[in-house]
Amino acid sequence: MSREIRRTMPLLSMSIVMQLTELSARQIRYYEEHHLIEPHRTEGNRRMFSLNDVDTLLEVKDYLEQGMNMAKIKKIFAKRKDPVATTEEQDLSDSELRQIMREEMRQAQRMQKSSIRRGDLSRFY
Amino acid sequence: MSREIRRTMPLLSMSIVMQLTELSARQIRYYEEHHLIEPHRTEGNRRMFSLNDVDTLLEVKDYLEQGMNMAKIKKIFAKRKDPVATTEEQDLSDSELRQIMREEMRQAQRMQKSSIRRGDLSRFY
DNA sequence: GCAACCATGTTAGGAAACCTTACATGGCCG
DNA sequence: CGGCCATGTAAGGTTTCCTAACATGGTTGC
Repeated sequence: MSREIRRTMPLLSMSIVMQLTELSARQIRYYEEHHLIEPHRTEGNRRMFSLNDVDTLLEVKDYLEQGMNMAKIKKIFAKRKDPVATTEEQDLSDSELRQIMREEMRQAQRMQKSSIRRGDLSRFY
Repeated sequence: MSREIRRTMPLLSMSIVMQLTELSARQIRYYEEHHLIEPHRTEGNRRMFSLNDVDTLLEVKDYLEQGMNMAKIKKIFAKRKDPVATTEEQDLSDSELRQIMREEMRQAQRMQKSSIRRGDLSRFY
């Protein structure tokens, strides 16, 4: 039991995640459809997100803003999960890999400053 | 901007707080009525709680389980907020103060282990 | 240049979660 | 015993979220 709230705990409702990520509900559901996140469900079938889900969504948002498409983003996550098992279709080109590494550097930099995207939280105080 | 989610950020819905604290909605609203917490409201008038609110609720729950009544609990919080400004009615007896100090020791002990009450979170994994 | 697809917007209809208000109730204390 | 305190419960209404379906602007491939 860690001192902080577990990052995998499904605590957050749709509306809060929309605010935290500045994504639309449509976008969030679409990314779920593509299995980039898999939020829990309440008994009444409502999505409940964890802090990890929020992180993932912010990362997806970044990749898309950089011009990647869903297929590529999926490959990235697949590769991260299991760097060895690569089928031909899953494989990434050299330039793709370079792009990903560049993005992961930025991601890491961001994580040093905050678990949530910089500058986006003033509306909560 | 701290590394962790701000403890004052209103992130949590009623149902989640009910699970985290094992209090009923009625109880939570009653404690709010007595100004022990003051959750934010969405545009649609729904309560949104912070992690601090959850901590406070757990503390209130403890005090009540120890047999204190709301009046005494209110005094405790008032005193903590401003230890100097005490009117006669606000004042606490010696035995009350001893009871509070005992409870605050327990509280501190608990905080060392977890920000949420020990043993209550297995249902989230 | 057009067809097709991708990511997202929008709308509709329904269900779940939450709101306030009001009344009920069991336990405790003077 | 009477009354109050903390909580339960019910009713009726509103907000938030759900899925499903169709619409659309921007790219991409031919």
